[in-house]
Amino acid sequence: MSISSHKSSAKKPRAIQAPQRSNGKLRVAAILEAAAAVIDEKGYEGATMAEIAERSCTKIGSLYRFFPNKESLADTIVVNARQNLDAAFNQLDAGVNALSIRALTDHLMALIFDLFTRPGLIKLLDTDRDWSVKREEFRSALEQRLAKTLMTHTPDLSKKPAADIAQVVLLNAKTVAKHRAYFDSASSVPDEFRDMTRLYLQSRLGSPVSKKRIPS
Amino acid sequence: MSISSHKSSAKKPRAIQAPQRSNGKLRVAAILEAAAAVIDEKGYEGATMAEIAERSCTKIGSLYRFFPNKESLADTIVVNARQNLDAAFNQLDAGVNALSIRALTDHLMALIFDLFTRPGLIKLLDTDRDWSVKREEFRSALEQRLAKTLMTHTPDLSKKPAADIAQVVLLNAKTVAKHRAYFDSASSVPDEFRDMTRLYLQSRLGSPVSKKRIPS
Amino acid sequence: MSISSHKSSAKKPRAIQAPQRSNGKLRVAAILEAAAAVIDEKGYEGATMAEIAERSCTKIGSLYRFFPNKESLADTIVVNARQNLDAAFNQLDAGVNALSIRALTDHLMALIFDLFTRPGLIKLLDTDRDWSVKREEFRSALEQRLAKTLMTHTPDLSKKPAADIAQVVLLNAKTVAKHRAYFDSASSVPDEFRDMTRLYLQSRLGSPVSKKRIPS
Amino acid sequence: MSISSHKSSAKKPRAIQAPQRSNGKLRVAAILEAAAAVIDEKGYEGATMAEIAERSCTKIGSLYRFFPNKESLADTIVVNARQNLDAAFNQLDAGVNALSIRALTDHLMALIFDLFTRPGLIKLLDTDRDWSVKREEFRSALEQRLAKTLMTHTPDLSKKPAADIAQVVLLNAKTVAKHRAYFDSASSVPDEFRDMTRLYLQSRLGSPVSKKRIPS
DNA sequence: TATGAATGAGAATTCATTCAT
DNA sequence: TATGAATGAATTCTCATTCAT
Repeated sequence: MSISSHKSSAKKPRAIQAPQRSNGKLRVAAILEAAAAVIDEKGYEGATMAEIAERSCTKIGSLYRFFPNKESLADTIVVNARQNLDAAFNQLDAGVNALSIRALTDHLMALIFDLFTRPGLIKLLDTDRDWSVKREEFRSALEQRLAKTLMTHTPDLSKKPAADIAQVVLLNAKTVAKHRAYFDSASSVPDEFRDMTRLYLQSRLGSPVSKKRIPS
Repeated sequence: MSISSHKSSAKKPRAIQAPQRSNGKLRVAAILEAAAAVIDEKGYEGATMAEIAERSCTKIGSLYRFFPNKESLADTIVVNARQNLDAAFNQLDAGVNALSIRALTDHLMALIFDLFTRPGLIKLLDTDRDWSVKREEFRSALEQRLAKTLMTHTPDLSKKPAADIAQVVLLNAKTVAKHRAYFDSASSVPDEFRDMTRLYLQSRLGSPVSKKRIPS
Repeated sequence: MSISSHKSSAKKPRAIQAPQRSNGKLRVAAILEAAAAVIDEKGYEGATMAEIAERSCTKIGSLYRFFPNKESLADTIVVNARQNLDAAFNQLDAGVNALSIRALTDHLMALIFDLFTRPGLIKLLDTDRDWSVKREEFRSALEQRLAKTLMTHTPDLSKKPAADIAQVVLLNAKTVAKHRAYFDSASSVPDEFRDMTRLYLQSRLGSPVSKKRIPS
Repeated sequence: MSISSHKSSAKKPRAIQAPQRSNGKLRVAAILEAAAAVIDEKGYEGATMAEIAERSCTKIGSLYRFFPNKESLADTIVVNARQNLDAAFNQLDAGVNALSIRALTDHLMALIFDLFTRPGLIKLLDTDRDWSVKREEFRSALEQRLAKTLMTHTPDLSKKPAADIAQVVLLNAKTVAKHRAYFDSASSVPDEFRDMTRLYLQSRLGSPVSKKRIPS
């Protein structure tokens, strides 16, 4: 649970301290949780610092002690999301060679879906702000890591197609994660997406012959 | 405009300005266009009525005579998008039986992509507000219309799977439309999506024979 | 009475309109007057937009319609002060050759004192902010204009000493203007300053022999 | 400090840090120094207790144990400045009778300039707050002390003119001190001020003979 | 005692919307 | 009717000061 020290652009390098007493750590955790929840509900713009403070039972002044501005909250949520990433992928990589494409798909979709499902994350990645940098950093890191796993599974896959495939798989998982709230629980759309992704991966990673692009 | 403007000759050079007396239709169109553009750039929350007024060369007071509030602008944009919908689908339905799944996919993706590509639309559909109603109305209308076309093409498809498939196809097209700005022009990701959608539709709509792997 | 259009550094070029109705013009004048008064009393930092609004019987939103931010108010005050500058100096230049040094001193001190006495101005020039630019612009413009007058009066004065002398005279007038509130009305300190400036100018602009630096 | 620090040897490497157990005097001095520096940079309003604490390696809680509030810091800086005052003037008074006016001027300007040059002082004296009292106390003390020295030097000077002259000399020194940061190092403006003050004192304190123009 | 944390009254600024001329 | 102006609640962020451990 890292706190952004926040250097960035502007004038005041007002040093915000990471929490040092257990009390502070709890507070920070509570704030992040509340922030994620509010952002999930209302999006980044719609989330107000006042509401985040209130939901985490924090006074506004205390909130700003730990997070120097609204953006730093968002940053922290995104950065935290990136931390489990490598561990999860490494674990998957371990046995990835033995996996059928079907199993690979299932594991990947689950893994990425879990990632995107972290509260607040998807809303943040979709935010209309000058976020291109953070968003792109995150997307790119994720894409590269996924591409690596794909190339581990299918060693004769070269870099460019691996990157393309990774993007597609990521977007599929993101789509499901993003709309999960709108699918009723009985909806089979998530399953359809998993199936579709399987078909796609079979076509791209499967036997050499099927790997050819479908001739237009 | 018979001759070049006489700046210094006449009494009131007022007529030089943008056509103040334009009839309502033109004005409304200009406003909607500006609104869509601004929303595309900054999102619904980020778009201000002042900027929309300015870009459409409308005075803020006049803007409110055509659209009583910000939401009515958004409504109109979304509603307008629904109007071409039926015409386009009807046209497609006419010859849909004769289409191969590949051709069907291409037509559908193009049609839906075009729809989502209307300025402002995607941003509006993704807006985090109390929009669930409009968004759902739109999504549902689109899904039902697409499901109908799918059932026209593949008569033995029943309602539930048709709806599911429709959702998947819609989300695919939406994903591509949404991210188009971030794909560099050489990116093959849009093509990958089309291919993936083809594979998916072949699996769901295809006759047993067509479900087989395409022989090289 | 110019309104700064404000381009500067940041993101939003929110176009602030100059007032177009008589009502607006009155409002702007009232705001500037109130701003100058409050700044005179409390300094730039101490002046709040709320108080400026209240004193000018303006609601805060209206204030921001005409002045996009606090700094633009200050800018306008400073810029306005520069406008009368040239006219006043030109008038002085007309007959400057005929003036004795004593008369020259009196005229200059009066002119510059008047300038610095404009409400708010001195406080603004002394403000501790990133104002170096505006302050320096103003100081430099004033110095150059004064140097020109000095060289008109004493043609064999070269550029560098003229600039130095100008700075000294300006600082003298500024000192008197700045402390005027603290001198009781019977204080002879302002007169002493005028006399001192006379002595100084006589030494610098007087007969060639006395123009030499006093040997240390 | 007998030997170089054994980082890795001992049990508690805590002593490496800044001396936490410094006695109060050192701590207070460090705080005052930091406060003066910050105030010099940002002015009284712009200086924050947090930054002062940080720069003096003091925890904010401790800072408040030495200085109960921000104003007490400022007070202390100003009061400290008054302490050397008498000693310095007394020393000057000792031989003041023997001094030429030129020498007197040089000594006075140097002495007062030094005084005003103490970090933070000028900014504090110029602060726009409810400071009139402290400021006036300081100014008045300084003026009276300087007047005394002037009357020691020139016994037939009466009280009122002595006070006026003192004010002028003080303001001159203050002006130079205040703007020293803005004069480039090659600027002759400070010299001009010294010369001007000499001329002024010669005119006010000089014997009839010395009032004559100095022959070249 | 030392110090990290809590507090909350403001401050600047924005913007949808209404209104008066 | 056209439109410049008025409105004010809402929002982000600051900082001196106090407190609990």
